[in-house]
Amino acid sequence: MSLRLPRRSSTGRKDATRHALLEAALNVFGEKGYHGAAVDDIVDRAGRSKGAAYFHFPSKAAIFRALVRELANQLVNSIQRKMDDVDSPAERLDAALLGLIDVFVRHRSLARIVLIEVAGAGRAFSDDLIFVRRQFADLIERELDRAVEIGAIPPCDTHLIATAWFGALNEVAVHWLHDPDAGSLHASYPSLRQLLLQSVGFSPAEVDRVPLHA
Amino acid sequence: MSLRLPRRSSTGRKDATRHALLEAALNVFGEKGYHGAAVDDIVDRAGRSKGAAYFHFPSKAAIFRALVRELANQLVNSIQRKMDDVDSPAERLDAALLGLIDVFVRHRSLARIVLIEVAGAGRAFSDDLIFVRRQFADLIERELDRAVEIGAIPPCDTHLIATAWFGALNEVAVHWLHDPDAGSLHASYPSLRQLLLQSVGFSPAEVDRVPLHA
DNA sequence: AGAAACCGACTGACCAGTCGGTTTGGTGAT
DNA sequence: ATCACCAAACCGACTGGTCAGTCGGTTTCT
Repeated sequence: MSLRLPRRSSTGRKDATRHALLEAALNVFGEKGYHGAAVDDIVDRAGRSKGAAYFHFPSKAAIFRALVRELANQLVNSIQRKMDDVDSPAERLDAALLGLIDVFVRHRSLARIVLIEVAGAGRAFSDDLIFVRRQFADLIERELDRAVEIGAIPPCDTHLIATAWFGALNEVAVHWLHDPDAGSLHASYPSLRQLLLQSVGFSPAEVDRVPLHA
Repeated sequence: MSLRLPRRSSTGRKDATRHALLEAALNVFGEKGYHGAAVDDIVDRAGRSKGAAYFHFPSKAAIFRALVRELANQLVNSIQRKMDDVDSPAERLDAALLGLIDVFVRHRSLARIVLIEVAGAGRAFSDDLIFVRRQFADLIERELDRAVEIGAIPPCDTHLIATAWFGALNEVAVHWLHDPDAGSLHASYPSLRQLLLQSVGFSPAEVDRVPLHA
């Protein structure tokens, strides 16, 4: 149902509890937001006790932080794997974009947390906010650099562009999160893809190629 | 110092207090975030009393909402005015972009509230979130539609693109808000401009034109 | 036995919102 | 010009509810 949060050893009671807590946190934070969620909510949903929560994590903030970091790593790895299945820069960027959209659609709570809650939880979390966003942006930046290197696109400020790309996807996703009926995320993909690829000067031939996965 | 929040009549004691409260709210919410700010903080900063605050607004949420709406309207009007000074679509979009960047740089609290806090304040505010973002996106969308109409750019999904554009700017601004020393917002503008204009297929001649205001 | 893991009632701090009381400014009667 | 009066505007101590974090005690594993 939800992304596999890492379960360190397969049998330990300790890890099972930690995992249950994080999974509950994912849902509760996703539904009620960081401030709207009480530690008791998470604990109840996990079928554990407050004592257990504070045995594993020093604070509510630490639960949130751990969750965000693990979600981000998990997500980035999964996207990276999808990118490595193909070779041309345009296809790899495609894979990243589609992969992100896929995961968001399937795991709405995750999307809410990664895209909205981290930003809104407060300044105390701004390092985490930047950490997450950079993870994604770096993924894109590396690909753009590669595309520049092999001459698929002209040289440009790939760092800024990667940031802007993520922002564009983020904004579209935020609107979709607010009103899922307004239009599926997947439906926006072709326009978004065209917009982004064109923005860095991919050749029209590459841009026009119909994506395989749609 | 701060944007002029509307002061309805020039002399009324009532309006002066309302204005003082909103101005204080702008700073306090901008610094501590919605949840981190106590009504007492706002009241203290405004040099007023809690009674006055609850005489003017029914709740803390209402203060926030009123502030967000007024900031958004103020901002959109100011941008619109700047756009109307020029004529060609590319220039008008330029003016919008630069205007937004200008205001954000000058009024960091405003930027934090409009770009981050509204999103993070919780689901209760998601209507306000969408309201604000749509205001900006509509501004851009109208211009894009105009550009399509006169044949400056090919037909495209202007609604989606406007959303994506705002997201791109938003993301760059969020990083800048987190670490202002990392690079000024104005410095990012040329790359961003090029990226966005190119993304919708403006002719290279239009894209390459060096902006007047830089 | 001893330690690691877990339980859940309790506490203390915080804070949105209330309310009885006070000040201020306007209006009109004298 | 003075005063009486009223309502709008304002004050700030207080209340009630919420919730993060604690801690003495229990269970489970080795």
